[in-house]
Amino acid sequence: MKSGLTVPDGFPPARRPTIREVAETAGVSRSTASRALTGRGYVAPAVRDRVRDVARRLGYVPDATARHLRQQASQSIGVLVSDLNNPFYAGLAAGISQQARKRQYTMMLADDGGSPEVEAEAAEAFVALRVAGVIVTPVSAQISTYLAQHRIPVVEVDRQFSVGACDAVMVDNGSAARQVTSQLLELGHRRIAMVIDEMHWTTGRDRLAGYRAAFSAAGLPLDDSLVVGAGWDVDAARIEAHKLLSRPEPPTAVFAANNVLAEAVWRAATELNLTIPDQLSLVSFDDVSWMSLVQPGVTAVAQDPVALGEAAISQLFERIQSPQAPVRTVLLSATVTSRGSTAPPRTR
Amino acid sequence: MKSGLTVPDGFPPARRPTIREVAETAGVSRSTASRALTGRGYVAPAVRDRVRDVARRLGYVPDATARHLRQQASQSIGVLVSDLNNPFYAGLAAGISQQARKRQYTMMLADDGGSPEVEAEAAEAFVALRVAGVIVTPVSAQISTYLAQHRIPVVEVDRQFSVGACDAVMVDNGSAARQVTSQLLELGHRRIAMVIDEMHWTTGRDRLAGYRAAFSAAGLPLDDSLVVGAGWDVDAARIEAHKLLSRPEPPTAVFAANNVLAEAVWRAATELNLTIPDQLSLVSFDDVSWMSLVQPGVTAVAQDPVALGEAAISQLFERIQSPQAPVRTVLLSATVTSRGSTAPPRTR
DNA sequence: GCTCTCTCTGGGATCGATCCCATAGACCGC
DNA sequence: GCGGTCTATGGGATCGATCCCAGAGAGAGC
Repeated sequence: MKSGLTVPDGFPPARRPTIREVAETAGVSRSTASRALTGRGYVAPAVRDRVRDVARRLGYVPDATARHLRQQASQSIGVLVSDLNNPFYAGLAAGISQQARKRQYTMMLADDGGSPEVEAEAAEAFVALRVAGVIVTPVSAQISTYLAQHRIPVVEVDRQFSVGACDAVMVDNGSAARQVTSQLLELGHRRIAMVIDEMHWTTGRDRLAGYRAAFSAAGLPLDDSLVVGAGWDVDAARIEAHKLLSRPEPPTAVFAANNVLAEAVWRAATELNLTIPDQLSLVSFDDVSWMSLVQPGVTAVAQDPVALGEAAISQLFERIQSPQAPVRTVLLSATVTSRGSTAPPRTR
Repeated sequence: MKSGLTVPDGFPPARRPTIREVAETAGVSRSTASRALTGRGYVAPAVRDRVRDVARRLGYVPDATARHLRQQASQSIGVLVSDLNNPFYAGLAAGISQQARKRQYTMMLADDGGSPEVEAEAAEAFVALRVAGVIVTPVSAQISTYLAQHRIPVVEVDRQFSVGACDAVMVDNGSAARQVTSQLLELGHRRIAMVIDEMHWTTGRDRLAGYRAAFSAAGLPLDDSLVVGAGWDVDAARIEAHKLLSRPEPPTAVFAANNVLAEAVWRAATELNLTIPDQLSLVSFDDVSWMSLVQPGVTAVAQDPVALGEAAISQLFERIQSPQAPVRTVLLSATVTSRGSTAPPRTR
């Protein structure tokens, strides 16, 4: 570890050295060699040093596979996200990866592209590999059930399918959505559109509920035609947004339910030569780097994906340690970062 | 696989079923069960179906660990990148992940944050796990040597440290850099700064060489003070860029050697209220999504990270199949995407 | 001197799947 | 009827590391 990468003195050996070879070279039994290397059980200090020295000289690296098989306990976790090209999921993976490394765990990462079939395949692979636990941004309820049935701890992140059945870590979608919507209402907007990918998962459902709650708290009516389902694809969403903004009675503000949709709305507004915020106010759920690069900056609900990933993995390790503890849902709060994309409405 | 996730009928069993239990339940020996499930060797069709049926009913998932140990051949690859939060590396990982899945391989992913120590740790973990191969964006020459010594196939992506010693997949940094620099020269720019992270790795070295080559091809002198090493951190780079653009004799154009540096320059220009492209032209190596979102768009060398990842993994599998084949360096070409950030220089 | 404890080591079983090899039975040809 | 081929199955060894357990030797206490 600390000594960096040590390699055998001579030429690379034809076969990888095993603990048996280390033991024979050091003149001890495999058992003693194992004790010397792992530090578990009695070994005379001199013997221990000799064995470790031989191991280093031979470039011995213990076979994690064999160890895992014997100990029936793996040192790796499975992580399944929807789209690595989306900075949100990439940040999640980054946070998880870093914490996993600190705990000496390795991370098996898969990207299901939002497909339940791929999700199922990945779940089966995780079971086959006997991972210690799984962190997933689920696209179906099946995966957590399946993994639970195989006694593999699961944490659902970002959205929750198995409420009450497994741990989850999410941001407080409802109150954050309500908060940004209220800000738009306070600025005087009444025709506020919500562009959303789906409305049945906790993310979509809660964000939508927050948006609705803001209206009813203000005692204002809500025009349901302003809630636009735009799917997951940027281009398709851009076309939907284009249609929305070209309506005879267009919205004066748009609340995009995630960063991809915000990008789509931004592009549509550019195509239509709408100036933001004069002709259109825009807010986004999920703050990603381009939002502070464009002019004006985009007001956004900042969820910290790295922190989310870190929370998920610490929840996972708690679950691994105490499998019987009550199921827990962790809610992280999200803060609104106000930038130039929001202003009082003007008649076009 | 195709049937989705099947779970045992009754309650989840106390222990995970092994092939021995499948065999006993089906009334055959482990050998026969193994043959029935893997499809290798003789099995009577009726027996095969019965065994498979039992396996499905019990929710049997073979232990990849045990199989790997016995077969001495793993079905997973290691991937090591520098920074998952950087869309370039995230795209790389996405491309690799997808292709790995298609070939029924799993991906162990680690993020070394640019640190050689973490890189070394990850390499050791990959050796311990006996992965079938490794794809790495190296930060030192050690890792490929080390893995090679342990007879693990390696492909270096994006940059190359072990020239001639292991396979590599890169974009043609030199000619792409030369091409964009020439475009700036043709527009009339003479004071073109290059903002770069480092100059010793193939990426930095070749991009710098391309920039230099464009000047000498045009027979124009180059002011070395315009080559600015700005490191890896966005904020530090932003400060460097700020200094550069505030010089008494500032550049009329900046060539940023990667997307992070382009972001830094963009932010610095915004801070200084420089209008792009009127007061400053900007080009970037590596095209990421924000560059087409800002106004004006940023002219950039588009390298396709997903394609790069795919090329890397197909090279890796070729290497796994024929370990003795001559070492190969694959160069992908990169294309310049011209946007509004480049224009002829004007005196400020 | 004898028992008891403590340190230290090695033998052998074990984890789960695979695979080589032996063998049994069926069937064929001569 | 006998050797030979082909189908089909089970037994046992194997991969590499760990760990339980037996036991040797040393030292202490009486």
